[in-house]
Amino acid sequence: MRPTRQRLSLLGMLIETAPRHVTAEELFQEARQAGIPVSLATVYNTLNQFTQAGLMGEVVVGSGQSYFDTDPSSHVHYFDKSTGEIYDIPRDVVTITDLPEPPPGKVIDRVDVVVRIKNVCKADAPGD
Amino acid sequence: MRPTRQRLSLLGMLIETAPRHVTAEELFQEARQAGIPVSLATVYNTLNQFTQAGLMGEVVVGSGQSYFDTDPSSHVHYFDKSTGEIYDIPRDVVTITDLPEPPPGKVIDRVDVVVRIKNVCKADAPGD
DNA sequence: TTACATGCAAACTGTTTGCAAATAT
DNA sequence: ATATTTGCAAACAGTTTGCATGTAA
Repeated sequence: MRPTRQRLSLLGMLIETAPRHVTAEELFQEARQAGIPVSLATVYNTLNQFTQAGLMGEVVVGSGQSYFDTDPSSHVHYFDKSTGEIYDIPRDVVTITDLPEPPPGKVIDRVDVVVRIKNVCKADAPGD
Repeated sequence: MRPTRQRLSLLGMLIETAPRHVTAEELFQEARQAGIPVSLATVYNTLNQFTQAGLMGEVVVGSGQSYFDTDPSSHVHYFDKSTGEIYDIPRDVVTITDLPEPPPGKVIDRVDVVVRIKNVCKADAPGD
């Protein structure tokens, strides 16, 4: 992986703003505003490469867009669908115990935990 | 919500095969094969309506496609990315404790837990 | 100089939507 | 009769890809 202009710039932006959760589109917009010439495709490529290299994590909150996390370590997230925002939940506040054995031939890769939050007092329809 | 031919048929198929996790595309194919005249759009609409009505759950495992669960109650899933399969993990095997308070004005909607599994012995690259 | 990275636009996937025809009450 | 539902195709969002151009080693 070569230290190209774009990759270095994006990495710099991410480090400066860490810890955070960012979408490709968001990072793309910020880069453009910062005068960094980069294409959306390259932002996608770069984020994927960083993630694959273990520099970032991926937070899955729904079908739709992907969120990338500057903190690749295992931790739990709040996700507010109404705002699209993701927050970290301090480590070791949440405890998960007694995970069962995975099926034969399989190992646990990682455990994703997302705490979905919503505004209080909404008429709480099941699908809300 | 009217008990139309399509909705009744799809509900029947889901009940017969429950418990299971199904994508819209899968259910659509099965319905066609079973001779039920239904369109993909209607399958999507119907699954969304059932979910919204609390009859089904939605399992989020990645940006991409949505899985619908005939069991709407809160439980934990295994997800095997290599096969795209989702399994239930028996209730009360996994225990989550000490969830923190949500931000002011927010309440916890639900907690999604996905245990990602993969094949053993793969050269374990971080992004694997 | 040579392999890799970038940018653009087009392809692609899964999902939703607009509207006319069909259907349930 | 009338409001809802269906089906189709087109729209749509987010993401990936093919290929010519540019760039790092």
